[in-house]
Amino acid sequence: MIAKTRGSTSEFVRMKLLKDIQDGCFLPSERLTTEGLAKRYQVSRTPVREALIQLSQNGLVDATANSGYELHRATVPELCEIYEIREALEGIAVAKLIESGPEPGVIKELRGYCEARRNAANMLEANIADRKFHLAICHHCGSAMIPDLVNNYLVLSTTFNLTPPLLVDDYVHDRKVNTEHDAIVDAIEAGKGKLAQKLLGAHIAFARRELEKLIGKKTSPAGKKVRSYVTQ
Amino acid sequence: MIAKTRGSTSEFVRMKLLKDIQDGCFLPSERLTTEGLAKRYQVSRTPVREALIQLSQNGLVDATANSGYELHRATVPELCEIYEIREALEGIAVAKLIESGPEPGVIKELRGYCEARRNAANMLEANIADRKFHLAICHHCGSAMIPDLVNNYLVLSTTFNLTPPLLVDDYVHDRKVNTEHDAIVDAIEAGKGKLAQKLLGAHIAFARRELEKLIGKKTSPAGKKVRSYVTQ
DNA sequence: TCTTGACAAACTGTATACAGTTCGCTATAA
DNA sequence: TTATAGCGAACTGTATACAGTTTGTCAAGA
Repeated sequence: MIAKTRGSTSEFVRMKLLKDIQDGCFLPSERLTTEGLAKRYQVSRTPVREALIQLSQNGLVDATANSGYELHRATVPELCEIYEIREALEGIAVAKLIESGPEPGVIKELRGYCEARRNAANMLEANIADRKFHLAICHHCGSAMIPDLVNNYLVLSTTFNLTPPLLVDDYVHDRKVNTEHDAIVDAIEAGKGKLAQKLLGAHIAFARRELEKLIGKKTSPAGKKVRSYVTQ
Repeated sequence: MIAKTRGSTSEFVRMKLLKDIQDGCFLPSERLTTEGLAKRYQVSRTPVREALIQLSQNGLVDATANSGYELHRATVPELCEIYEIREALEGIAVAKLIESGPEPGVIKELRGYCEARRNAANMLEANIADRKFHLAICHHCGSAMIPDLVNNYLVLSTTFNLTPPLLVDDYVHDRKVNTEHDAIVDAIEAGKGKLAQKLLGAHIAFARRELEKLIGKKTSPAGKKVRSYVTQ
């Protein structure tokens, strides 16, 4: 293997794969063969397999016995569930953050992400700032488990390709998001736990309801797998 | 390998390992070598490694690079976090369960677990019934993700050995648990979503507060790892 | 007595070989 | 033209060999 300086090969492959997935090198539902990835990263199949097993444990890769692995494509019902769970987890996080009396640096960091999102040149940049905002709240709340969980959900979400109908009203949605982020930071700074929790909850719930509208249903019926909602 | 009829060897090892861990075949913090487990299950090291990687992804096994694996021992702060997250997730679950209009069979199943817990001959049996009760609510709520998450937290919790001080007031605690379970099922049957959510939340929060009392602190300080609270 | 360094055993991590399965293709028959 | 059986390529899953790392032990020196 080439240029492996840090950590194990298995770890190296997992990181590379994660990065490549987020960079859009693979299409959702694309087949990921151990041999192909081994060649791609110049390693043997063993660490590739281990990386795939880890990612499939996180739901990012779908594994079929004796058949292979493919990049997961998040479905609308799945995304709704993710929003539902995030609403609860990030609610806990923001409450804990305020309870612990956040350092000024944290507020500053959050304001920075708000600013970055406002100044984003495109949706990609906006999304990055958005993710950093939500993750920062989790990272500073004092919980060891919540950041990992939420981060995983955010990565999972990226495997759902935004469809044109959603992008249409992005601009309106966009400004709303920025305002809401600002209000959340204000509440955190003021130490208003309940308010922050309510605002953050509503903020995430809004995104979920937009999605639910899209498929014309009130609750996510989980279990039913839908391969694709959009024609490529 | 011997008597492998269903699934892959890797899956077989994972299941066996999980069962053996729950059956107390290994002590928390006990070293789990790939070679030892390979001999134990009559397989090669490869599937053992894969199983260990999966379990370490779930937090049930601690992995150290180039050093090895050991059975995780849940700490009090960790357990507090788990209760906190379970409170939120199971809250969602019970709300969804009621919203979906649960079938009579579900109520019957839950009552069965209440009864089983009441009639349990010892704490082990009581705990099994308890777990089944909480998991059933998750399994029937229509979510695909929540049951897996909660189940994982329940397994993780078992790696914390109950200490004598906790067991002392088991009897009192025990009857309280039974009563609370009954009340939760009543609320579900009556379709009172908010009430059920409140009762279930309080039920889990009580256990968390008991733990917090034990270490004389209000919030879980996450991050700090404590190896053992009890002398063996 | 305590520290330090070298050695050796034990084990992890990776590569590779091989066995077993899946799946698509093609040829044959209805 | 369509259905089906059989074949073969491609890939997964497992075992094993080997390289690399860690860790404990023991002896030498301060």
